[in-house]
Amino acid sequence: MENKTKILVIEDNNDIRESTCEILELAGYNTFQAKNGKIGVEMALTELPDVILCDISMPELDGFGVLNMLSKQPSTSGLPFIFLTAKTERTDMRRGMEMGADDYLTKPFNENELLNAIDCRLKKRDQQRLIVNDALNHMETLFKGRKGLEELEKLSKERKVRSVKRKQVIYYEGDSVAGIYLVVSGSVKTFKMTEDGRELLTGIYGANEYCGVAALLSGENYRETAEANEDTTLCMVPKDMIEELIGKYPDVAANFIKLLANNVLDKEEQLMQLAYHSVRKRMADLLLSLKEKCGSPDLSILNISRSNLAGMTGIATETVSRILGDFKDCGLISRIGNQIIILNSDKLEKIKN
Amino acid sequence: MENKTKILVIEDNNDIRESTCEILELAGYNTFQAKNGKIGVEMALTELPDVILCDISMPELDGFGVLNMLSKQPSTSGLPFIFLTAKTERTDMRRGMEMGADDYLTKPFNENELLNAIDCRLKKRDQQRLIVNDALNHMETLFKGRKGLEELEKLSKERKVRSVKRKQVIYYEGDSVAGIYLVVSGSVKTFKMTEDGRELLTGIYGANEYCGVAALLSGENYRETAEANEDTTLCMVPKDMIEELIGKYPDVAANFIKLLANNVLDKEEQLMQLAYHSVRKRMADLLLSLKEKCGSPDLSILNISRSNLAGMTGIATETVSRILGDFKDCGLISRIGNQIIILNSDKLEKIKN
DNA sequence: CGCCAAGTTGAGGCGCTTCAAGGTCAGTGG
DNA sequence: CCACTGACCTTGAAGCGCCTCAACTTGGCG
Repeated sequence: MENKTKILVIEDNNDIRESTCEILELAGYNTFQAKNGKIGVEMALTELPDVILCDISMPELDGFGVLNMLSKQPSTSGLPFIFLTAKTERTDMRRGMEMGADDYLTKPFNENELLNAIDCRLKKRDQQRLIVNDALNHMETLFKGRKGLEELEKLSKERKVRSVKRKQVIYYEGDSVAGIYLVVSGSVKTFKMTEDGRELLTGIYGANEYCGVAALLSGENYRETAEANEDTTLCMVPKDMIEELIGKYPDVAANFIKLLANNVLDKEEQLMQLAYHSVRKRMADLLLSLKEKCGSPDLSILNISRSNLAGMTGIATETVSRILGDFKDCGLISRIGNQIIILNSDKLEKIKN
Repeated sequence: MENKTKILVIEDNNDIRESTCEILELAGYNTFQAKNGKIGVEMALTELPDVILCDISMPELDGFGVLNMLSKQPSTSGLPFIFLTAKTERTDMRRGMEMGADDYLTKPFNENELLNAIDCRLKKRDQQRLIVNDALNHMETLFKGRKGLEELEKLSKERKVRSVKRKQVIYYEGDSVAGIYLVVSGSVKTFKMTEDGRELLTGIYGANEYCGVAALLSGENYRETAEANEDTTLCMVPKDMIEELIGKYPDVAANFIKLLANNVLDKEEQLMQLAYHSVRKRMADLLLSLKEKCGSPDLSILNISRSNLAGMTGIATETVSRILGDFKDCGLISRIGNQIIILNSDKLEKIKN
């Protein structure tokens, strides 16, 4: 009975709300009713339903407001959210979806439409949970075999999962550090900015990588900005937990030490390249290391913007273009659209300075 | 009786050896005799005397050979070493001193000369021991209050102290890591080399700083070369000990973590500067951070070579010269010999890019 | 003094950035 | 459907910051 799927219906019209709930109860769901936005938000926070259905035009707090408030709370930000509305206008629909709603039902809807939409959302959520679990499993590499560690389970339960859209900022330079972010899907870039607005990428983090580690462990505030490279889901591991784990388990600490030490060595290598290698050589090395990192061994296709390439190497974007053009002429790479395919790694490696 | 000062006399001439020892015994020292170089080395290693007197011209192994072999052993490398010889030629004297001998007595010597020389060496050694102890005390910052930790005492007893001359290499890029080096006095620079021989300084370590930390903790081989900037004494902390301490004490691990994390952030800052700041600005920032690091707050005199400045910023030495000239013309710094005096920190900070 | 290493100064030129203009592609609206 | 817009990439031309090479000066040291 407790683990029946819970659905919260927020709707000011009594008839619609009650009839909707009736359908859902008959279908085997456990329903909660809220007759305005304010109550809806409260119930969402206390009940943590599995799906939320919400009208747009309501007194007190409208649907957009509800979505906005729930997005801000970590515990509710990941919940499947479906708008219900009479307005068929596309602008509203757009606005709703852009704010992070998952679906949109226009009243009047029939029973099937409703149940299908809910079923679809639940499936998606389960799928995402699988991915998150997968990511959490990967965390055990860092926390070395502490499977089922209570802290991790707590994390998993608390669902400190956050989705961010492309270009959205995760944290700004100067912000205080709340924890490290595990990238569940998508990718994140971190960069520093000069006064005149040019940016140097300090890292790109793909699935199952952590960002913000050095800042957290240094005890300082962030000295870089993190931004989603594409639509991305993140899982936040709070600072307290990391510190507790490090204090408790020396081997966890040892993992972090190794991670950081290697990081230092890498940065030093980069420093030397920046100082003394020509732009051509830096570009070649970057392509190779990107291939190493995220490409399949034989066919290596890189999908990365020119400005990111520029930011990683400290080169002007125009120069990146020119050099890639050069490389293409030499038969080292080829391009499909904006993707780069590395054809001849050996020659790339041997590019003179 | 056991803690009488021990003196080893290595000398092939029986008369001289015995008479010398007699004088020393009368003066209250405990003496050991070796009638050739080979025996001398063995006795030095087993007895670990407080001072060694050694003839130069001997059968089997001459005095230079003895000094050379003892210098290679960590346990004996720091022992006060006095040459005894009939040869008054200066070339021999030079050669002996260059190899690291501490003094030189020409036969025949009288009682006073001998006792004074020994007394002087013992005093110097005690002085150095004080400095080393001071340095070891500083290590407790890293090992957070573990005063008198048995490992540290072991270290102190084993006297893994090594003196290196200016320009001498401490370890090469690619060497496997034996431990970290605590700089007791003098200074050490670490750098990476490009194929064409240009070097980028990755660090300068003064008294009471550690070098080689990141390499040790990463578990890899050195990726940089360390060289003495001037005549320097080092204390080596073996890898095993560090690992043991990290494994045993979480707070020690936490110290290393913080050290490394800050290191990463610093390198990232440097990367941004290299990528986007003009040479003038990089130079200005470097001067300021050097002042911060090792200068007194008000009067700040920096004593550093042009080529080191060049290596730290990735600039050509000629350009360093020109820029310092510029700064001088602008009244930002002044120069006495090769020393640099910072006159106007505020203006230096505000140098445009 | 005479040597060598380190620092300075000058002239020339290359490698890269910058500015500017045009091209391409996906998304959007009429 | 096509034109429009904006983000991104490409290409060209111009300029200059910094490196390189080479000659000279300075300073430390036997």
